[in-house]
This record gives sequence, C-alpha cells and structure tokens, in this order.
Amino acid sequence: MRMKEMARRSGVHERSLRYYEQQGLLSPERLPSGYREYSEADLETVRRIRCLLTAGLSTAVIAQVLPCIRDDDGRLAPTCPNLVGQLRTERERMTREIDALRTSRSLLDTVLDAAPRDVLSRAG
DNA sequence: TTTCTTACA
DNA sequence: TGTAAGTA
Repeated sequence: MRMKEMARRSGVHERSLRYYEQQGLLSPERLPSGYREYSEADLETVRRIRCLLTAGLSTAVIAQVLPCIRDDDGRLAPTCPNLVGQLRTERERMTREIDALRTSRSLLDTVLDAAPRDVLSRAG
C-alpha cells in the first residue's frame, strides 16, 4: 500500500511516517517512481512504534528495541536479555523525570500560595 | 492527483 | 509538528 492508505490504516500522519523512516524505525520498499510501498508487516511495525512511543521511549531507543521484541496478540514482550536491562534503565530515567516534575510543581505551588486575595479574586 | 524532498517557523 | 515550494 502507498502512503495515503498507510496513514489511514495506521492512524499515523504521513508526516510522522516519513519521520519514523528518517529515524530508522521503518524501511518500506520503494517503487520505481520513488513512492513508498508499505507492507502489512510495516503496518504492524507502526503499531509497535506507537505503543513504544506511548510508553515514553525515544525514537532512538525504539530503533534498538524493535528488532528485539515479540508481539503476543498485541502485547509487546522483550526477547533479548540485554533489552530488559535497557528498558529498566529507561524506567529509571522516567522516575527521575517524574521526581523533577514533582519538585517543579511543588515550587509552583509555593508561588501560587503567596498570591494575595485581591489577585486571586480577579484570576481565572 | 499523489507523493517526493527540502526547508523554515 | 505543520506547512509550503517545486518535482516526477
């Protein structure tokens, strides 16, 4: 299938599909015209990519993860031992980000708590 | 008409 | 990420 159908079937914008390819996540065939020709396997790959992006992984990490993952009726499972370690590392990174955001929110709360009543009454 | 690449905001 | 230009 070509770009338009792939975008429709996968629910991913054409722009994003080209971006995934640019990042090495996808490599559809090329027609003599230069047009991309996507396979059903590519469609599955895109579904996995979306799943992994939702899991908060970067495209760089996903590029490494994709060849090392199995798909049990829609549920992704790692098939390489080293991948498990890498995913744990990603999880730790997320935890640090969450902690950083908690700190930011706490500081913001402090600022908001300092707002005078007259200002609060006129605020949205 | 559709898709391509490249480039800029 | 969205969009526009200029092609094949």
